[in-house]
Amino acid sequence: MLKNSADVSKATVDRLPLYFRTLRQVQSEGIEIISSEDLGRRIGVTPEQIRKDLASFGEFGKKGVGYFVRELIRNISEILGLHRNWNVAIIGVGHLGWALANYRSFSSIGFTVAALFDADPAKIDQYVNGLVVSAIDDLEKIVKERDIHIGVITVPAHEAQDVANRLVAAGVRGIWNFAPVVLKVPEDIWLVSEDLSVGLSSISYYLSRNTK
Amino acid sequence: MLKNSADVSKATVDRLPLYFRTLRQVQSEGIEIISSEDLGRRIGVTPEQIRKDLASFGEFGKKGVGYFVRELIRNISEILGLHRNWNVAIIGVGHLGWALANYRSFSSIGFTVAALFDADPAKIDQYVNGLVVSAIDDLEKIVKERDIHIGVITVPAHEAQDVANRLVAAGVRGIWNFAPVVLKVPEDIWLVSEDLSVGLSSISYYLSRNTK
DNA sequence: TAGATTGTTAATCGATTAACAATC
DNA sequence: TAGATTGTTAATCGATTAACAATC
Repeated sequence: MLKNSADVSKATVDRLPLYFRTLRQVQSEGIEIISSEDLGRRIGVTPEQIRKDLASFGEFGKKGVGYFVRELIRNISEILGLHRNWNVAIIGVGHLGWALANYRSFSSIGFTVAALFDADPAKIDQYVNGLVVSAIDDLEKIVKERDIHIGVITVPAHEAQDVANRLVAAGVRGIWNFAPVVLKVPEDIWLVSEDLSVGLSSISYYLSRNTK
Repeated sequence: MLKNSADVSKATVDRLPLYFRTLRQVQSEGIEIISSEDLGRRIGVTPEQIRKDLASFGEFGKKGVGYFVRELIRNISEILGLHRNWNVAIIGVGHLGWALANYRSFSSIGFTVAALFDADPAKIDQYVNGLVVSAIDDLEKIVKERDIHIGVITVPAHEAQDVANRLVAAGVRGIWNFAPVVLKVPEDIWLVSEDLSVGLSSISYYLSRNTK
């Protein structure tokens, strides 16, 4: 039985996918039980951090023993909602959208790319990774038909807010935004923005100072 | 004169690229002066946060007036080290590496993609966005020849650590990692890992709970 | 049993928010 | 000058780390 998640910190939730991925690696090495100490060493996180994060959701370990890898994977998978299927649509089949449409790791954690959209007539009706590109004019219709839960925005910055509005109106509940712009969405829509310029700029910042 | 950066928090540094980008947008709208209040509204950050972040580096505003947009852009650009050129190499010209090689925003903030590497003979000597793909065997030689500062890792997970080791040995000082694996690098190398599964998994987490 | 390791409570650390004096 | 808005200090909030009792 999982605890309620009401008071779980965002930082904790963001570490779970890392635990999940690492545990699958551990499992593939044939390891069946692992301590927070060993898992922490692999990830570069303190064992206390791991124990505290996991304890937010329940008691998954065995005192004096450690965590059963298979069991912990199943539990984290359930916490993250990765045990079920999510249908995602990618809007904007440019370089990045195209790369994401071909991204293998999606399916391995339960995401199905179920629709692709673009405004460019040259791209519409083309196939990408076995899936046809639809006209963005059909967005509302297709999002409903294919029961899309999550929209991935990879259009240019100036089009992103409009696309977000349409996705919300069509019934999408989560948005993963790659356009370099701050989107405004209703309270009940979950928005995650990936800002690639942050990573690169922060490297530049630290290199400029020549010290970690 | 900029303050020393020794005690500036990572959270602050990570917000600077967002301020920078938004200020350029503001500038393109013809606005010359902006208050922390107005800037904060655009970004979705409190005005106090902005003032405190900027104050870590100096006094850039004018009391009772606000911030001169052009001046603030120049200052943030200098803080982030974006006033100079950085040469980056992309290792792994798969879907994602290819998309990044075509990413326009890089050059707009002072990054030059100066080398591409792949292990696949079919890709070597091909041109991507006007740049030839080199054999990964030549990595050390080319990194030195072209004065590469930053390596972008877009190879499969199981090859990433090896690539990181070679980049470090070749003299790269920063690494931007997209492979889903925790890399170990020396203390003096600045490493930023983009973990795409985190964003998507966290959406899944919150949608599963149906509440923000 | 003794050693190991979890889960949890308390202490510390760091980041955000609030308040306000300084000053344009 | 009066109103506006910064920069900074103090208060609050949240997250991490340390310590340790519980227990396998």
